[in-house]
Amino acid sequence: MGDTEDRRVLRTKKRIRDTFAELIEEKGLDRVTVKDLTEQADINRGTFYLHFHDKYDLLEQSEAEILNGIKQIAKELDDVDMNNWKKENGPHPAAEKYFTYLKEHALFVRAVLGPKGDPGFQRKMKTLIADGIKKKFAGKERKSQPFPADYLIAYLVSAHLGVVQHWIENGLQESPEEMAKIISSMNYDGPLVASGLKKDSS
Amino acid sequence: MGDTEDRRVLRTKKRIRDTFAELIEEKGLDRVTVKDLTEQADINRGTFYLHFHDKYDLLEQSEAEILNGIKQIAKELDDVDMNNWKKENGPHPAAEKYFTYLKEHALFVRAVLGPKGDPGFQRKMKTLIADGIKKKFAGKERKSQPFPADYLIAYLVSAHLGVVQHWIENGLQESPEEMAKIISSMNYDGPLVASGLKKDSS
DNA sequence: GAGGTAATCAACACCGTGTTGATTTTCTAG
DNA sequence: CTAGAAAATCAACACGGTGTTGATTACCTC
Repeated sequence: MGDTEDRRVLRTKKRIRDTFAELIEEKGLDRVTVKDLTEQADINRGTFYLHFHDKYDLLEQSEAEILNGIKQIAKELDDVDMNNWKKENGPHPAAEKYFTYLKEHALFVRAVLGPKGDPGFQRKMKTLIADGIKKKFAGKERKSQPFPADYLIAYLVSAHLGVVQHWIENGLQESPEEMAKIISSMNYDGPLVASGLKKDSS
Repeated sequence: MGDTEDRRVLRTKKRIRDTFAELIEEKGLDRVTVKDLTEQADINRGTFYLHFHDKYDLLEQSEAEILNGIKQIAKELDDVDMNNWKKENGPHPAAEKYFTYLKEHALFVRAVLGPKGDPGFQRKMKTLIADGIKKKFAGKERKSQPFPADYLIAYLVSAHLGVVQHWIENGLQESPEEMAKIISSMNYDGPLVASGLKKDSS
């Protein structure tokens, strides 16, 4: 009596989603047709419409699944952060989990985050990342305000996502822990210092 | 004897391009049809095909025009940089010109850089920005190498583009000079210090 | 004002879409 | 293992956007 327990729908949905990611990377999201998709997946075209209203419905559902996964991890991170974690122990508590999750879903993430993907997904990811960053800064005060706070957020969020994109597009070298360190060090010390290009506060 | 001197083609091409930007923002790039476009622009559909092969051809041409404009400015920047400019005079030599140029073409740039735009254009912009940054770092040596240099580039480039996106999407408050200062200070001192959230090297 | 070229208009075959009804295959529950 | 249910297949449909064509009209350059 589970939501979708039938093996058949599980199989076909998975086939559709996997093929979808492949095709997005191959010919670009907007050049992917339902006909393409179902032929490649070796599925009757009518079957597609049994599960999705159209291509964009499929996209939405696939994206939502990933984003919910990330939200879940972010929630765990919050809980741990507030209680028993006080900086400079390891790199981050659930941050490693976050990168591991991305790694697991690299096929789809890579496709929609790539140059032929969906810019709307980038936007959604940024919103998620921004939420996390804002929580970190909640309470902290700015000594001086040379520019609107939005720009700090935009800067950090974009930099974060850009580094993740680079990581995914280059075959996921670097372990999840390394990734967490790379990003947080650049954020904290500044990119030039963290990368060894500039001495600390020169 | 100029390339396309006829007023008629200039007018129609402009109409097409302007309407294109509007429609991208309104319904998203991939939901824009040639039929939509020509109806909205009050142009015969056949006329469209007199100038462009298809929607993607129009997109390519429009993007290339913008990118070439930026390349032009980047070239000027190089020339000035190498000769009579030695840091901490003003914010940047041709940087202001760069932001002014973006402002002039804000309609199209905003559309293709937005959540319903073309992720391929983002990629192209990043490549351009990366070139500029790499030139700045040419010759400089890294004291330590905690991670591959690609990540520094990815970080800076993405942060840069993200801030530009935020600027454009929020109605171009902040003058071009301010923008140049905001970005370079975050890059140089690190985002936290530059925004007043962290003391210099604490 | 004459010649040339761009824009319009109507019509065309083509292809992907989304939906339908009938049929076959496959799974789950008992 | 079987019976009933549900999913997948298949064929067919009208619809809408595509890209192209040939003929006609409007407009610009020289």
